[in-house]
Amino acid sequence: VPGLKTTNKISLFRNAGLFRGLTREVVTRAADLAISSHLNPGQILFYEHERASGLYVVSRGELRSIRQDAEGREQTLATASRGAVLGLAALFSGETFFSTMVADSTVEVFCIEKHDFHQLCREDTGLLRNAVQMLAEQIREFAEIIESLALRSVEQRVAEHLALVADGRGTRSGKTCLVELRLTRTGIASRIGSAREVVSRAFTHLEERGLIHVTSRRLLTIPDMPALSEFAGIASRSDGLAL
Amino acid sequence: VPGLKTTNKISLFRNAGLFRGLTREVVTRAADLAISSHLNPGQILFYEHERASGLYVVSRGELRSIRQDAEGREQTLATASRGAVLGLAALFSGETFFSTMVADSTVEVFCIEKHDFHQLCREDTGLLRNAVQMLAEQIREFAEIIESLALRSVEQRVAEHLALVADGRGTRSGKTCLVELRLTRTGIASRIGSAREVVSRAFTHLEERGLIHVTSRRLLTIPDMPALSEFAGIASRSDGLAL
DNA sequence: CGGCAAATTGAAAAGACTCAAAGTAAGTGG
DNA sequence: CCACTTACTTTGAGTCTTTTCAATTTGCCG
Repeated sequence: VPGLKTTNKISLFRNAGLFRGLTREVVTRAADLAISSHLNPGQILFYEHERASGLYVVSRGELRSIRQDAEGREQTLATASRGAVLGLAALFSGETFFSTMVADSTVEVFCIEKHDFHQLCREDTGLLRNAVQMLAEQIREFAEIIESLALRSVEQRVAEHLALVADGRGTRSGKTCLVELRLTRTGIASRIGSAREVVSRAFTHLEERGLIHVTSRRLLTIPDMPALSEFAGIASRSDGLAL
Repeated sequence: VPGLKTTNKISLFRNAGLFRGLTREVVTRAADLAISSHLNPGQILFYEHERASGLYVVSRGELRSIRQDAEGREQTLATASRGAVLGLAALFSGETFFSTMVADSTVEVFCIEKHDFHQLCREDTGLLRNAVQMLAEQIREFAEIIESLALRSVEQRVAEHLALVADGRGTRSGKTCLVELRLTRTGIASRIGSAREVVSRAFTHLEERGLIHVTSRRLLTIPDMPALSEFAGIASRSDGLAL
Protein backbone atom coordinates (compact mmCIF):
# COMPACT_ATOMS: atom_id res chain seq x y z
CA VAL A 1 0.00 0.00 0.00
CA PRO A 2 1.74 3.17 -1.17
CA GLY A 3 -0.18 5.33 1.34
CA LEU A 4 1.14 3.42 4.30
CA LYS A 5 4.63 3.36 2.93
CA THR A 6 4.59 7.11 2.56
CA THR A 7 3.41 7.54 6.12
CA ASN A 8 6.26 5.37 7.34
CA LYS A 9 8.69 7.31 5.30
CA ILE A 10 7.49 10.59 6.72
CA SER A 11 7.62 9.38 10.28
CA LEU A 12 11.13 8.08 9.67
CA PHE A 13 12.23 11.40 8.27
CA ARG A 14 10.57 13.42 10.98
CA ASN A 15 12.55 11.54 13.60
CA ALA A 16 15.84 11.52 11.72
CA GLY A 17 18.37 13.95 13.14
CA LEU A 18 18.77 15.70 9.84
CA PHE A 19 15.12 16.69 9.60
CA ARG A 20 14.36 17.23 13.27
CA GLY A 21 12.39 20.33 14.06
CA LEU A 22 11.66 21.20 10.44
CA THR A 23 8.27 22.12 9.05
CA ARG A 24 5.97 19.31 8.05
CA GLU A 25 6.14 20.66 4.52
CA VAL A 26 9.89 20.23 4.06
CA VAL A 27 9.89 16.83 5.67
CA THR A 28 7.14 15.68 3.35
CA ARG A 29 8.93 17.06 0.35
CA ALA A 30 12.12 15.31 1.31
CA ALA A 31 10.26 12.06 1.85
CA ASP A 32 8.64 12.40 -1.56
CA LEU A 33 12.01 12.78 -3.21
CA ALA A 34 13.45 9.75 -1.45
CA ILE A 35 13.79 6.41 -3.18
CA SER A 36 13.94 3.18 -1.24
CA SER A 37 16.54 0.48 -1.70
CA HIS A 38 17.42 -2.71 0.10
CA LEU A 39 20.65 -4.41 1.04
CA ASN A 40 21.50 -7.88 2.25
CA PRO A 41 23.99 -8.45 5.06
CA GLY A 42 27.49 -7.86 3.77
CA GLN A 43 26.39 -5.82 0.80
CA ILE A 44 28.03 -2.48 0.09
CA LEU A 45 25.97 0.68 -0.08
CA PHE A 46 28.85 2.71 -1.42
CA TYR A 47 32.61 2.61 -1.69
CA GLU A 48 35.23 5.04 -0.58
CA HIS A 49 36.34 7.24 -3.53
CA GLU A 50 33.08 6.57 -5.34
CA ARG A 51 31.41 9.66 -6.70
CA ALA A 52 28.69 10.72 -4.25
CA SER A 53 25.40 11.00 -6.09
CA GLY A 54 23.19 11.44 -3.11
CA LEU A 55 22.47 11.06 0.55
CA TYR A 56 20.95 8.15 2.44
CA VAL A 57 18.60 7.91 5.39
CA VAL A 58 18.58 4.56 7.16
CA SER A 59 15.16 3.06 7.69
CA ARG A 60 15.94 -0.46 8.87
CA GLY A 61 19.01 -2.44 9.84
CA GLU A 62 22.58 -1.64 10.80
CA LEU A 63 25.48 -0.43 8.70
CA ARG A 64 29.04 0.47 9.42
CA SER A 65 31.32 2.96 7.83
CA ILE A 66 34.81 1.57 7.32
CA ARG A 67 38.22 2.18 5.85
CA GLN A 68 40.44 -0.66 4.77
CA ASP A 69 44.05 -1.10 3.75
CA ALA A 70 45.45 -3.19 0.93
CA GLU A 71 45.60 -6.36 3.05
CA GLY A 72 41.94 -6.11 3.99
CA ARG A 73 42.40 -5.01 7.58
CA GLU A 74 39.60 -2.64 8.38
CA GLN A 75 38.81 0.15 10.79
CA THR A 76 35.26 1.12 11.64
CA LEU A 77 34.63 4.85 11.65
CA ALA A 78 30.99 4.82 12.68
CA THR A 79 27.90 2.69 12.85
CA ALA A 80 24.46 3.67 11.68
CA SER A 81 20.95 2.51 12.37
CA ARG A 82 17.40 3.83 11.90
CA GLY A 83 17.31 7.57 11.50
CA ALA A 84 20.99 7.93 10.69
CA VAL A 85 22.12 9.92 7.68
CA LEU A 86 24.88 8.63 5.41
CA GLY A 87 27.05 10.48 2.97
CA LEU A 88 26.29 13.96 4.23
CA ALA A 89 29.88 15.15 4.36
CA ALA A 90 30.51 13.87 0.84
CA LEU A 91 27.80 16.15 -0.55
CA PHE A 92 29.50 19.24 0.82
CA SER A 93 33.16 18.55 0.23
CA GLY A 94 34.98 16.86 -2.57
CA GLU A 95 32.72 14.77 -4.69
CA THR A 96 33.46 11.37 -3.29
CA PHE A 97 32.60 9.31 -0.24
CA PHE A 98 35.37 9.17 2.32
CA SER A 99 34.50 5.71 3.57
CA THR A 100 32.96 2.44 2.49
CA MET A 101 29.52 1.68 3.89
CA VAL A 102 28.64 -1.95 4.47
CA ALA A 103 25.39 -3.49 5.67
CA ASP A 104 25.65 -5.58 8.84
CA SER A 105 22.10 -6.87 8.52
CA THR A 106 19.20 -6.61 6.14
CA VAL A 107 18.94 -2.91 5.48
CA GLU A 108 16.50 -0.47 3.97
CA VAL A 109 17.65 3.02 3.09
CA PHE A 110 16.08 5.98 1.36
CA CYS A 111 18.16 7.90 -1.09
CA ILE A 112 17.82 11.57 -1.94
CA GLU A 113 19.59 12.82 -5.02
CA LYS A 114 22.40 15.25 -4.44
CA HIS A 115 20.79 17.89 -6.54
CA ASP A 116 17.42 17.55 -4.83
CA PHE A 117 19.01 17.75 -1.42
CA HIS A 118 20.93 20.90 -2.25
CA GLN A 119 17.74 22.39 -3.55
CA LEU A 120 15.99 21.57 -0.29
CA CYS A 121 18.81 23.17 1.67
CA ARG A 122 18.49 26.28 -0.40
CA GLU A 123 14.79 26.47 0.36
CA ASP A 124 14.93 25.71 4.05
CA THR A 125 17.73 27.09 6.17
CA GLY A 126 16.69 24.87 9.05
CA LEU A 127 17.76 21.85 7.06
CA LEU A 128 21.14 23.38 6.39
CA ARG A 129 21.43 24.21 10.07
CA ASN A 130 20.69 20.61 11.01
CA ALA A 131 23.31 19.45 8.54
CA VAL A 132 25.90 21.66 10.20
CA GLN A 133 25.03 20.24 13.57
CA MET A 134 25.29 16.64 12.41
CA LEU A 135 28.66 17.29 10.84
CA ALA A 136 29.89 19.03 13.96
CA GLU A 137 28.87 16.03 16.04
CA GLN A 138 30.65 13.67 13.71
CA ILE A 139 33.80 15.72 14.02
CA ARG A 140 33.63 15.40 17.77
CA GLU A 141 33.22 11.63 17.50
CA PHE A 142 36.13 11.35 15.09
CA ALA A 143 38.30 13.39 17.42
CA GLU A 144 37.45 10.89 20.13
CA ILE A 145 38.48 7.98 17.92
CA ILE A 146 41.75 9.68 17.03
CA GLU A 147 42.58 10.26 20.67
CA SER A 148 41.85 6.63 21.50
CA LEU A 149 43.95 5.23 18.70
CA ALA A 150 46.88 7.51 19.33
CA LEU A 151 46.97 7.71 23.07
CA ARG A 152 45.47 4.56 24.54
CA SER A 153 46.42 0.89 24.69
CA VAL A 154 44.27 -1.81 23.18
CA GLU A 155 43.09 -2.87 26.61
CA GLN A 156 42.02 0.64 27.40
CA ARG A 157 40.22 0.91 24.10
CA VAL A 158 38.36 -2.32 24.77
CA ALA A 159 37.43 -1.02 28.21
CA GLU A 160 36.31 2.24 26.65
CA HIS A 161 34.18 0.44 24.12
CA LEU A 162 32.52 -1.67 26.79
CA ALA A 163 31.90 1.36 28.98
CA LEU A 164 30.36 3.19 26.06
CA VAL A 165 28.11 0.32 25.06
CA ALA A 166 27.09 -0.20 28.68
CA ASP A 167 26.35 3.47 29.01
CA GLY A 168 24.26 3.41 25.88
CA ARG A 169 22.11 0.34 26.37
CA GLY A 170 23.24 -1.50 29.49
CA THR A 171 21.02 -2.24 32.47
CA ARG A 172 22.35 -0.25 35.40
CA SER A 173 21.81 -0.78 39.07
CA GLY A 174 24.07 1.36 41.21
CA LYS A 175 27.65 1.15 40.00
CA THR A 176 26.93 -2.23 38.44
CA CYS A 177 25.84 -2.65 34.85
CA LEU A 178 24.69 -5.57 32.75
CA VAL A 179 25.41 -5.44 29.02
CA GLU A 180 24.55 -7.53 26.02
CA LEU A 181 27.19 -7.28 23.31
CA ARG A 182 25.99 -7.17 19.77
CA LEU A 183 29.41 -7.45 18.23
CA THR A 184 31.71 -10.43 17.84
CA ARG A 185 35.31 -10.09 19.03
CA THR A 186 36.20 -9.44 15.39
CA GLY A 187 33.63 -6.67 15.27
CA ILE A 188 35.00 -5.05 18.39
CA ALA A 189 38.50 -5.40 17.00
CA SER A 190 37.50 -3.51 13.88
CA ARG A 191 35.93 -0.74 15.92
CA ILE A 192 38.91 -0.21 18.15
CA GLY A 193 41.55 -0.82 15.51
CA SER A 194 43.07 -4.11 16.56
CA ALA A 195 42.88 -7.88 16.00
CA ARG A 196 40.38 -10.38 17.38
CA GLU A 197 42.92 -12.36 19.41
CA VAL A 198 44.10 -9.22 21.12
CA VAL A 199 40.56 -8.27 22.03
CA SER A 200 40.03 -11.74 23.40
CA ARG A 201 43.08 -11.42 25.61
CA ALA A 202 41.96 -7.97 26.71
CA PHE A 203 38.69 -9.48 27.94
CA THR A 204 40.66 -11.99 29.97
CA HIS A 205 42.86 -9.30 31.49
CA LEU A 206 39.96 -7.06 32.30
CA GLU A 207 38.28 -9.96 34.05
CA GLU A 208 41.46 -10.75 35.99
CA ARG A 209 41.57 -7.17 37.13
CA GLY A 210 37.99 -7.50 38.27
CA LEU A 211 36.77 -4.76 35.97
CA ILE A 212 34.34 -6.98 34.08
CA HIS A 213 32.74 -10.35 34.53
CA VAL A 214 32.14 -12.33 31.35
CA THR A 215 28.92 -14.25 31.87
CA SER A 216 28.79 -15.65 28.35
CA ARG A 217 30.29 -14.63 25.04
CA ARG A 218 27.76 -11.94 24.46
CA LEU A 219 26.82 -11.11 28.01
CA LEU A 220 28.84 -9.39 30.65
CA THR A 221 28.60 -7.62 33.97
CA ILE A 222 30.51 -4.50 34.89
CA PRO A 223 30.79 -4.44 38.68
CA ASP A 224 31.97 -0.84 38.85
CA MET A 225 31.32 1.47 35.94
CA PRO A 226 33.40 4.41 37.21
CA ALA A 227 36.35 2.08 37.76
CA LEU A 228 36.10 0.78 34.21
CA SER A 229 35.86 4.29 32.81
CA GLU A 230 38.84 5.38 34.81
CA PHE A 231 40.88 2.45 33.56
CA ALA A 232 39.85 3.35 30.02
CA GLY A 233 41.16 6.84 30.57
CA ILE A 234 37.85 8.51 29.92
CA ALA A 235 37.19 11.83 31.59
CA SER A 236 33.58 12.09 32.74
CA ARG A 237 32.13 15.49 32.10
CA SER A 238 32.19 16.10 35.85
CA ASP A 239 35.96 15.69 36.20
CA GLY A 240 37.76 18.99 36.27
CA LEU A 241 40.90 18.85 34.18
CA ALA A 242 43.59 20.66 36.13
CA LEU A 243 46.21 22.64 34.25
CA VAL B 1 45.99 53.58 12.63
CA PRO B 2 42.53 52.11 13.04
CA GLY B 3 41.70 52.59 9.39
CA LEU B 4 44.56 50.43 8.20
CA LYS B 5 43.87 47.78 10.80
CA THR B 6 40.29 47.50 9.63
CA THR B 7 41.40 47.14 6.04
CA ASN B 8 43.74 44.33 7.01
CA LYS B 9 41.00 42.66 8.95
CA ILE B 10 38.64 42.81 6.02
CA SER B 11 41.18 41.44 3.60
CA LEU B 12 41.96 38.64 6.01
CA PHE B 13 38.31 37.77 6.34
CA ARG B 14 37.63 37.98 2.66
CA ASN B 15 40.31 35.39 2.01
CA ALA B 16 39.41 33.11 4.90
CA GLY B 17 37.64 29.95 3.82
CA LEU B 18 34.70 30.66 6.04
CA PHE B 19 33.88 33.96 4.38
CA ARG B 20 34.91 33.19 0.83
CA GLY B 21 32.47 34.29 -1.82
CA LEU B 22 30.26 36.25 0.55
CA THR B 23 29.03 39.75 -0.03
CA ARG B 24 31.29 42.60 0.95
CA GLU B 25 28.64 43.63 3.44
CA VAL B 26 28.68 40.45 5.50
CA VAL B 27 32.42 40.25 5.47
CA THR B 28 32.65 43.79 6.72
CA ARG B 29 30.10 43.15 9.42
CA ALA B 30 31.95 40.07 10.57
CA ALA B 31 35.22 41.97 10.62
CA ASP B 32 33.61 44.73 12.66
CA LEU B 33 32.45 42.25 15.25
CA ALA B 34 35.84 40.62 15.55
CA ILE B 35 38.19 41.40 18.40
CA SER B 36 41.91 40.90 18.09
CA SER B 37 44.07 39.05 20.55
CA HIS B 38 47.68 37.95 20.65
CA LEU B 39 49.45 34.84 21.84
CA ASN B 40 53.06 34.02 22.52
CA PRO B 41 54.58 30.73 21.40
CA GLY B 42 53.39 27.95 23.66
CA GLN B 43 50.37 29.85 24.89
CA ILE B 44 46.96 28.22 24.85
CA LEU B 45 44.11 29.78 22.95
CA PHE B 46 41.55 27.42 24.45
CA TYR B 47 41.37 24.10 26.23
CA GLU B 48 39.46 20.97 25.43
CA HIS B 49 36.24 20.83 27.50
CA GLU B 50 36.27 24.59 27.91
CA ARG B 51 32.97 26.26 27.17
CA ALA B 52 33.10 27.65 23.65
CA SER B 53 32.28 31.34 23.74
CA GLY B 54 33.19 32.15 20.20
CA LEU B 55 35.04 31.44 17.03
CA TYR B 56 38.52 32.46 15.96
CA VAL B 57 40.03 33.49 12.66
CA VAL B 58 43.81 33.24 12.47
CA SER B 59 45.54 36.35 11.21
CA ARG B 60 49.21 35.62 11.92
CA GLY B 61 51.26 32.67 13.10
CA GLU B 62 50.74 28.95 13.45
CA LEU B 63 48.67 26.96 15.88
CA ARG B 64 47.95 23.33 16.39
CA SER B 65 44.92 21.54 17.68
CA ILE B 66 45.84 18.73 20.04
CA ARG B 67 44.52 16.11 22.41
CA GLN B 68 46.59 14.87 25.30
CA ASP B 69 46.41 12.05 27.79
CA ALA B 70 47.11 12.13 31.50
CA GLU B 71 50.85 11.57 31.03
CA GLY B 72 51.18 14.49 28.67
CA ARG B 73 51.60 12.54 25.46
CA GLU B 74 49.90 14.46 22.73
CA GLN B 75 48.35 13.91 19.34
CA THR B 76 47.96 16.70 16.81
CA LEU B 77 44.57 16.81 15.12
CA ALA B 78 45.19 19.73 12.81
CA THR B 79 47.36 22.75 12.24
CA ALA B 80 46.15 26.21 11.43
CA SER B 81 47.65 29.30 9.89
CA ARG B 82 46.43 32.55 8.34
CA GLY B 83 42.86 32.34 7.20
CA ALA B 84 42.03 29.23 9.23
CA VAL B 85 38.95 29.14 11.40
CA LEU B 86 39.09 27.66 14.88
CA GLY B 87 36.31 26.38 17.10
CA LEU B 88 33.69 26.16 14.40
CA ALA B 89 32.47 22.67 15.29
CA ALA B 90 32.18 23.63 18.94
CA LEU B 91 29.69 26.35 18.12
CA PHE B 92 27.34 23.90 16.48
CA SER B 93 27.55 20.86 18.72
CA GLY B 94 27.88 20.51 22.43
CA GLU B 95 29.05 23.65 24.07
CA THR B 96 32.67 22.86 24.52
CA PHE B 97 35.84 22.72 22.44
CA PHE B 98 36.86 19.21 21.50
CA SER B 99 40.56 19.94 21.45
CA THR B 100 43.18 22.19 22.95
CA MET B 101 44.61 24.88 20.70
CA VAL B 102 48.20 25.91 21.25
CA ALA B 103 50.25 28.59 19.55
CA ASP B 104 53.42 27.39 17.83
CA SER B 105 54.62 30.90 17.15
CA THR B 106 53.58 34.45 17.86
CA VAL B 107 49.95 34.49 16.88
CA GLU B 108 47.23 36.99 16.21
CA VAL B 109 43.62 35.86 16.06
CA PHE B 110 40.30 37.59 15.72
CA CYS B 111 37.47 36.40 17.86
CA ILE B 112 33.79 36.60 17.02
CA GLU B 113 31.31 36.02 19.80
CA LYS B 114 29.22 32.90 19.51
CA HIS B 115 26.00 34.87 19.60
CA ASP B 116 27.16 37.31 16.95
CA PHE B 117 28.28 34.54 14.68
CA HIS B 118 24.99 32.71 14.93
CA GLN B 119 23.25 35.95 14.15
CA LEU B 120 25.40 36.40 11.04
CA CYS B 121 24.60 32.85 9.95
CA ARG B 122 20.93 33.57 10.32
CA GLU B 123 21.24 36.64 8.13
CA ASP B 124 23.41 35.16 5.44
CA THR B 125 22.87 31.62 4.27
CA GLY B 126 26.11 31.72 2.32
CA LEU B 127 28.00 31.91 5.56
CA LEU B 128 26.19 28.88 6.90
CA ARG B 129 26.89 27.10 3.65
CA ASN B 130 30.60 27.84 3.95
CA ALA B 131 30.53 26.55 7.51
CA VAL B 132 29.06 23.26 6.31
CA GLN B 133 31.76 22.92 3.74
CA MET B 134 34.56 23.58 6.19
CA LEU B 135 33.19 21.02 8.61
CA ALA B 136 32.80 18.48 5.84
CA GLU B 137 36.42 18.97 4.86
CA GLN B 138 37.56 18.55 8.42
CA ILE B 139 35.66 15.28 8.63
CA ARG B 140 37.47 14.04 5.58
CA GLU B 141 40.82 14.98 7.10
CA PHE B 142 39.98 13.29 10.36
CA ALA B 143 38.95 10.12 8.53
CA GLU B 144 42.37 10.16 6.93
CA ILE B 145 44.09 10.45 10.30
CA ILE B 146 42.03 7.60 11.70
CA GLU B 147 42.93 5.35 8.80
CA SER B 148 46.61 6.15 9.22
CA LEU B 149 46.68 5.51 12.93
CA ALA B 150 44.71 2.30 12.74
CA LEU B 151 46.06 0.72 9.60
CA ARG B 152 49.59 1.92 9.02
CA SER B 153 52.95 1.47 10.72
CA VAL B 154 54.90 4.38 12.10
CA GLU B 155 57.31 4.22 9.18
CA GLN B 156 54.44 4.41 6.74
CA ARG B 157 52.96 7.32 8.61
CA VAL B 158 56.25 9.17 8.52
CA ALA B 159 56.48 8.49 4.80
CA GLU B 160 52.93 9.68 4.36
CA HIS B 161 53.64 12.86 6.24
CA LEU B 162 56.72 13.60 4.16
CA ALA B 163 54.86 12.90 0.95
CA LEU B 164 52.07 15.21 2.02
CA VAL B 165 54.39 18.03 2.99
CA ALA B 166 56.36 17.58 -0.21
CA ASP B 167 53.16 17.64 -2.20
CA GLY B 168 52.07 20.80 -0.45
CA ARG B 169 55.16 22.96 -0.58
CA GLY B 170 58.03 20.95 -1.99
CA THR B 171 59.98 21.86 -5.09
CA ARG B 172 59.30 19.23 -7.71
CA SER B 173 61.29 18.32 -10.75
CA GLY B 174 60.09 15.14 -12.39
CA LYS B 175 59.67 12.40 -9.83
CA THR B 176 62.16 14.11 -7.54
CA CYS B 177 61.15 16.58 -4.89
CA LEU B 178 63.00 18.85 -2.51
CA VAL B 179 61.37 19.67 0.80
CA GLU B 180 62.08 21.92 3.72
CA LEU B 181 60.66 20.56 6.95
CA ARG B 182 59.17 23.04 9.36
CA LEU B 183 58.66 20.57 12.16
CA THR B 184 61.13 19.03 14.57
CA ARG B 185 61.16 15.25 14.96
CA THR B 186 59.07 15.77 18.07
CA GLY B 187 56.57 17.78 16.06
CA ILE B 188 56.31 15.11 13.43
CA ALA B 189 55.92 12.50 16.17
CA SER B 190 52.99 14.38 17.62
CA ARG B 191 51.34 14.68 14.24
CA ILE B 192 51.63 11.01 13.40
CA GLY B 193 51.01 9.72 16.91
CA SER B 194 54.40 8.39 17.93
CA ALA B 195 57.62 9.30 19.75
CA ARG B 196 60.54 11.36 18.51
CA GLU B 197 63.08 8.50 18.69
CA VAL B 198 60.85 6.31 16.58
CA VAL B 199 60.49 9.04 13.99
CA SER B 200 64.23 9.49 13.93
CA ARG B 201 64.74 5.79 13.26
CA ALA B 202 62.06 5.90 10.59
CA PHE B 203 64.05 8.58 8.78
CA THR B 204 67.09 6.34 8.88
CA HIS B 205 65.18 3.36 7.52
CA LEU B 206 63.55 5.37 4.78
CA GLU B 207 66.97 6.60 3.76
CA GLU B 208 68.36 3.04 3.79
CA ARG B 209 65.54 1.99 1.52
CA GLY B 210 66.45 4.85 -0.80
CA LEU B 211 63.07 6.51 -0.45
CA ILE B 212 64.44 9.74 0.92
CA HIS B 213 67.77 11.48 1.18
CA VAL B 214 68.33 13.55 4.30
CA THR B 215 70.43 16.53 3.27
CA SER B 216 70.26 18.22 6.64
CA ARG B 217 67.94 18.06 9.61
CA ARG B 218 65.37 20.23 8.01
CA LEU B 219 66.09 19.55 4.39
CA LEU B 220 65.49 16.43 2.39
CA THR B 221 65.22 15.10 -1.12
CA ILE B 222 62.67 12.59 -2.27
CA PRO B 223 64.12 10.81 -5.32
CA ASP B 224 60.82 9.19 -6.34
CA MET B 225 57.57 10.64 -5.09
CA PRO B 226 55.31 7.85 -6.40
CA ALA B 227 57.53 5.27 -4.72
CA LEU B 228 57.32 7.08 -1.41
CA SER B 229 53.55 7.37 -1.68
CA GLU B 230 53.24 3.73 -2.50
CA PHE B 231 55.32 2.76 0.49
CA ALA B 232 53.12 4.99 2.64
CA GLY B 233 50.07 3.12 1.38
CA ILE B 234 48.47 6.18 -0.10
CA ALA B 235 46.16 5.72 -3.06
CA SER B 236 46.55 8.52 -5.57
CA ARG B 237 43.27 9.71 -6.97
CA SER B 238 44.20 8.06 -10.25
CA ASP B 239 44.56 4.54 -8.82
CA GLY B 240 41.50 2.41 -9.37
CA LEU B 241 40.63 0.45 -6.26
CA ALA B 242 39.69 -3.03 -7.42
CA LEU B 243 36.93 -4.89 -5.61
C1' DC C 1 25.40 -35.80 17.21
C1' DG C 2 28.06 -33.48 13.67
C1' DG C 3 29.53 -29.40 11.71
C1' DC C 4 30.64 -24.66 11.70
C1' DA C 5 31.72 -20.17 13.14
C1' DA C 6 33.51 -17.82 16.85
C1' DA C 7 36.59 -17.65 20.58
C1' DT C 8 40.54 -18.83 23.16
C1' DT C 9 45.28 -19.95 24.04
C1' DG C 10 50.26 -20.55 23.25
C1' DA C 11 54.41 -19.24 21.33
C1' DA C 12 57.31 -16.62 18.48
C1' DA C 13 58.27 -12.46 16.10
C1' DA C 14 57.76 -7.85 14.95
C1' DG C 15 56.95 -3.35 16.13
C1' DA C 16 56.93 0.45 19.15
C1' DC C 17 58.20 2.75 23.46
C1' DT C 18 61.36 4.29 26.99
C1' DC C 19 65.52 5.52 29.17
C1' DA C 20 70.09 6.81 29.00
C1' DA C 21 74.07 8.41 26.67
C1' DA C 22 76.28 10.73 23.24
C1' DG C 23 76.44 13.52 19.15
C1' DT C 24 75.23 17.86 16.32
C1' DA C 25 73.88 22.43 15.10
C1' DA C 26 73.17 27.00 15.97
C1' DG C 27 73.32 30.95 18.68
C1' DT C 28 75.12 33.82 22.79
C1' DG C 29 78.29 36.25 25.18
C1' DG C 30 82.85 36.86 26.34
C1' DC D 1 86.73 33.88 17.12
C1' DC D 2 86.05 30.62 20.55
C1' DA D 3 83.92 28.50 24.44
C1' DC D 4 79.46 27.60 26.14
C1' DT D 5 74.67 27.01 26.35
C1' DT D 6 70.69 25.22 24.59
C1' DA D 7 67.75 22.69 21.85
C1' DC D 8 67.36 19.04 18.88
C1' DT D 9 68.81 14.57 17.06
C1' DT D 10 70.68 10.15 16.88
C1' DT D 11 71.86 5.69 18.64
C1' DG D 12 71.91 1.62 21.72
C1' DA D 13 69.75 -1.52 24.65
C1' DG D 14 66.16 -3.38 27.12
C1' DT D 15 61.21 -3.88 27.76
C1' DC D 16 56.56 -3.97 26.79
C1' DT D 17 52.84 -4.21 23.59
C1' DT D 18 50.79 -5.90 19.72
C1' DT D 19 50.59 -8.85 15.90
C1' DT D 20 50.55 -13.15 13.71
C1' DC D 21 50.20 -18.04 13.00
C1' DA D 22 48.69 -22.33 14.45
C1' DA D 23 46.29 -25.31 17.26
C1' DT D 24 42.45 -26.06 20.10
C1' DT D 25 38.26 -25.33 22.39
C1' DT D 26 33.66 -23.60 22.92
C1' DG D 27 29.02 -22.97 21.95
C1' DC D 28 25.39 -23.06 18.86
C1' DC D 29 22.19 -24.73 15.17
C1' DG D 30 20.39 -27.89 12.32
